[in-house]
Amino acid sequence: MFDIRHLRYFLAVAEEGNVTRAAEQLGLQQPPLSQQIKALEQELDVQLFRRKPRGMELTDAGRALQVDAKHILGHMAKARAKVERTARGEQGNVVVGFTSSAPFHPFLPRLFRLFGERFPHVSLTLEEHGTTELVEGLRAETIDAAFVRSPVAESHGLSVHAISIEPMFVALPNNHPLAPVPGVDNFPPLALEDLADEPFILYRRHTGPGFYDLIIAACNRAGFTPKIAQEAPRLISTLNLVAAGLGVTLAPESLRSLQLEGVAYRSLKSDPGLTAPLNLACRAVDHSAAARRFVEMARAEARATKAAKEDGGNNNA
Amino acid sequence: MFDIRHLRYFLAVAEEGNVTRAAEQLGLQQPPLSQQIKALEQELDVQLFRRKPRGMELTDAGRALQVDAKHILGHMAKARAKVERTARGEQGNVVVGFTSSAPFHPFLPRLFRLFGERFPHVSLTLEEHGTTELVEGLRAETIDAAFVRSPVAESHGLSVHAISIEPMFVALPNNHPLAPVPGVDNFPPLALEDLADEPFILYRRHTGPGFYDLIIAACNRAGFTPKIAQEAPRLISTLNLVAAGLGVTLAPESLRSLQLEGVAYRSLKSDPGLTAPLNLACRAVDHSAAARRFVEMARAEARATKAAKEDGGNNNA
DNA sequence: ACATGGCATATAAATATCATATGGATAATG
DNA sequence: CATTATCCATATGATATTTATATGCCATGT
Repeated sequence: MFDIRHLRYFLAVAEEGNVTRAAEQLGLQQPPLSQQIKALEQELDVQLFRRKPRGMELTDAGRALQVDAKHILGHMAKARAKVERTARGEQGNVVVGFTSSAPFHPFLPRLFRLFGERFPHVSLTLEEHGTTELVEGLRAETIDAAFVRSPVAESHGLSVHAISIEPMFVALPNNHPLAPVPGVDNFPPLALEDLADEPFILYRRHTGPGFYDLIIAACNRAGFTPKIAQEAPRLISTLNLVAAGLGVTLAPESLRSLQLEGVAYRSLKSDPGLTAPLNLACRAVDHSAAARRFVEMARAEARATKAAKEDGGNNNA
Repeated sequence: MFDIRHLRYFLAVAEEGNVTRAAEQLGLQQPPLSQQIKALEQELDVQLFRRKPRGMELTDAGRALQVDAKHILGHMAKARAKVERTARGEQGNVVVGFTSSAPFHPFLPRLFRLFGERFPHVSLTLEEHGTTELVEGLRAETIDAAFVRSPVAESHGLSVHAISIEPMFVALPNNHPLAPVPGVDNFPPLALEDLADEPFILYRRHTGPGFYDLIIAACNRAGFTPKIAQEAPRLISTLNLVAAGLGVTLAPESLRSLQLEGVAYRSLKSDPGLTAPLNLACRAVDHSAAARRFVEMARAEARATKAAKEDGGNNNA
């Protein structure tokens, strides 16, 4: 097999039409270049040049090779660049998983947009799954990073980064006695114990245990055990069931932006234990450079967002 | 610069996921293969594999390279094949020139068709020029082979192959006294001296001196000097001028197939000196393999045609 | 005729590649 | 828990390939 050097040498001679000048340009002497050209011709068993007293002239076969040789060299240069970009995390693919509630948080679309601008050669693959599947996916390396709402255990080679902590709000059917009257503002925050006798609709525990347990625990702290009317497979489904009048639920702040027919929202008296975290989980080691870039950017953006918010709340810090 | 060998080695390891087995498959020992992989990684300044106790696993950068490496190797194989085909004359381009009268000879379309079937990767470029330009073109290597009607001098590095020798016929205006009456067959061949007083229309001498001189010479042999009424720039134009009643002309047999309004044809008493040769001229040396193939096929086909004709005329030879 | 430009050949040195032998690390097994 | 097996990395000497120097040969142009 002939190699790249042969092609480089060949191209130089083809373009100069002169071994001596080509050798000069390649930084070697004329005899070895003549030899290498001859070796290439023997390897291909084809005459590539006609030797003329004034220099070398391509044969038809040589001209045919010239075209391909250029392409191949170009292709190699491109391959090299691609490899290097990939290694720097500037090219590749990152599989981002998230639970059903995560994409309503404005952080995600913003991050995706920013990442796409900063790393245009990295494609993002988005996958929605339950928390359990997400963690499995991280382990199995089918997912590179996952937005989850529960505090996934850091053990087992996963690391978890806090992105945001949101307060929860209450979602009630429109016609519920505790629902705010439309048009009237400034309803005071509800206390959790006001909901002691209400049927609760919760996100199915086995899909995402974090939320479920969080709410149960908060209710217990508030002095009651909630009555579970129904479990829903996705966080949004709980709101649909609320709309149907089957009960009430608690949901993180960011879900408030979607205005569902028949659902009324009320804030909740703050309970430091009852918050909806948004976390980004990834493998502690073994991630691709592109995935690393993604997580880095997510953390930086989360810090920036948090700083901006604190600054906004406390302007003369 | 890394070369093809590196890529071959890399691909083998990438596909086996195991240096030892890859080495075996490549027909070398494990240590040098390990070394070459390492060398490639250093050259690219990128880690291509993760070393695991069970073997080697591609990194993202490695995966990126794997794709390109396959393409590049495939491209090299294709380039090699193309060069070899070109050298064998099975790929390329042949520039075929011809004078204006040549394409009416059935030999040309037949040859073009046969050649296209036999050498599908060779493209033919057809160019019509005067004989002078054709010869210049052959010299300047802008034309590879040329069909001419005159016996081009073999000297000056050109070789000429006889393709066909056609008798000439007389073209007369429809209303000429010598013109055959339509509907009546079997007009005897005219003798050249019958045309002694007719105005002649001839193919312009400087465009293609062969024909011109041939006719003048034949007339001289027949005992008269023809009266040149007009010269035409192309052989077909002479027939058009005949149609316009400006005179008579002589043309090779194959032109008889085009039936022009106002032109009548009569055969001519055979004169061994007054024939229209169809010749194929090419450079004696220095032709591409594809051009060589073309000329070879033309000569073979000419021989076959001649044999068939002789056989047809003299069936019990 | 002679000088010039340019490729080919010969030989020796430098470099790259390979095989053999061996070390070290991790996972599977008794 | 020690042992074995597997597999990659390193060291070193051998071999092959590539390069440089010196020189020859041929055609061209003056």
